[in-house]
Amino acid sequence: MTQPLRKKEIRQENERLILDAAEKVFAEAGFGGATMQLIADMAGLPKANLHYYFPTKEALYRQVVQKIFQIWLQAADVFDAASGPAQGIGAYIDAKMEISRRHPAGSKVWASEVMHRAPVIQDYLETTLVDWTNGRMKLIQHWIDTGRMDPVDPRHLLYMLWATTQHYADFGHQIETLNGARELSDAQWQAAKTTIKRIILKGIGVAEDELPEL
Amino acid sequence: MTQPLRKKEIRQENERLILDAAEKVFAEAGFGGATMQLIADMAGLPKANLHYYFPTKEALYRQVVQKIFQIWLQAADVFDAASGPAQGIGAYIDAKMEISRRHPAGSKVWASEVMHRAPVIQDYLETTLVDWTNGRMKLIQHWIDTGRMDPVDPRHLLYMLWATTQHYADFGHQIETLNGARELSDAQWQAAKTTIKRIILKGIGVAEDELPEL
DNA sequence: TCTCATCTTGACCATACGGTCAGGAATGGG
DNA sequence: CCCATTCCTGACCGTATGGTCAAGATGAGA
Repeated sequence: MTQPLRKKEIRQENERLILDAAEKVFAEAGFGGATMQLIADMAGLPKANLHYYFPTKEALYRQVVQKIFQIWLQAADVFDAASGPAQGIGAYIDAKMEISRRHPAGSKVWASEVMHRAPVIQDYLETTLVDWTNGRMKLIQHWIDTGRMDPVDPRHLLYMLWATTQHYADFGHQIETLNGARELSDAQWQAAKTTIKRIILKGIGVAEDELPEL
Repeated sequence: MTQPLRKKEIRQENERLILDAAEKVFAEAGFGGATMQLIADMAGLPKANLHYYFPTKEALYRQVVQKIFQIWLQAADVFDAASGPAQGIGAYIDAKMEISRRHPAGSKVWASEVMHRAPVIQDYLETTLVDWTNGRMKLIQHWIDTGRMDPVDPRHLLYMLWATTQHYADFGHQIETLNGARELSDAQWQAAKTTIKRIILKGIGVAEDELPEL
């Protein structure tokens, strides 16, 4: 089928296969419901091979969660690069919606991990996430202090952004069921983004003339 | 310890004990991670006794999910009884936030069930939830048509309400971590509700003088 | 008190799962 | 070509889990 691979490429390729399969299986079955056999089948490798690359189920799971956390943090960049609340929050919503669309399994694994009291990434929550959140809260507070948006509680605004965007990944199955068992179309994703941005940006009182085109 | 119970009361009491324990364990460990032994221990009953009242783990899980679904639907009443978007959506947010606060475990079990493609309650999604959603969408559309709020997509507004309110239950652990490992106080819950209502009600353009006191 | 239905539970079973290992195959550097 | 390193995998093991069962305890009704 494919041409032979070099040793280093083999490792890279197999780890990718396994991580991708694991992400899907952990998302669909949860950590407890997932089995190494299922992940192996989905990756197209024998089970023993998984244990060659990842010593334990938990180690594999840990890697999956960390990978998602990185993607998740990366969406913050657009937030900081912005010149004001309209651009910053608008772009952040777009970025997080895109992640929900492209990495729904990852988002579910993250949600599941947090719901189960974060047994694996609690330290990340306490350090990286706390720092990230504090930084963003300060930025929002600055926008408020300079009169560019209403004085809303920055913390709860952030939670609202997370909740609303991640909902489209974590509850994707419910959304598809309510959509007649069909995936959202491009237009429907666009409508979702537009509606969310319109409501939140107007809701926090950004000036009309600052609104980006929706 | 307690006075002897009548036979019928015994059944009622034990089923309640088991369901309460199961809700917590399923929420914290997921369906696959939960064990009948753990539920039995938390309920203070021998494992075999669980199988006397609930034939299988899945049957027990099903009852837990159905119980939550009922509570969840019940919050819709305040929606319908309202005279307009400000009252209706405001009261709905309050009701759903109260559920997130009082039944966080239930909310997590629901979220987990949906994330795993609703193996147990798919029929409810397709019937009851579809009907409920369509009804509420019509009501919102009516408010739009009569000029009482902005023309936003009712479907995505509903998703936004679900996402934002349930986030405080499903991601409660993350929120507590970001709150210095402490539960939200009464005042903080109040701030959350107020912030959410203020942003969404303003965001959908309800008239200032229609806003309920926050 | 006697009898029946309900409730209780320790002991047990079959299965499935995470993980191990030994031995073989493939690759690469010299 | 040699051999050291990496990769591969079928067979196997111990344990934990969902579920069963038979025998006994407890309450209800007559």
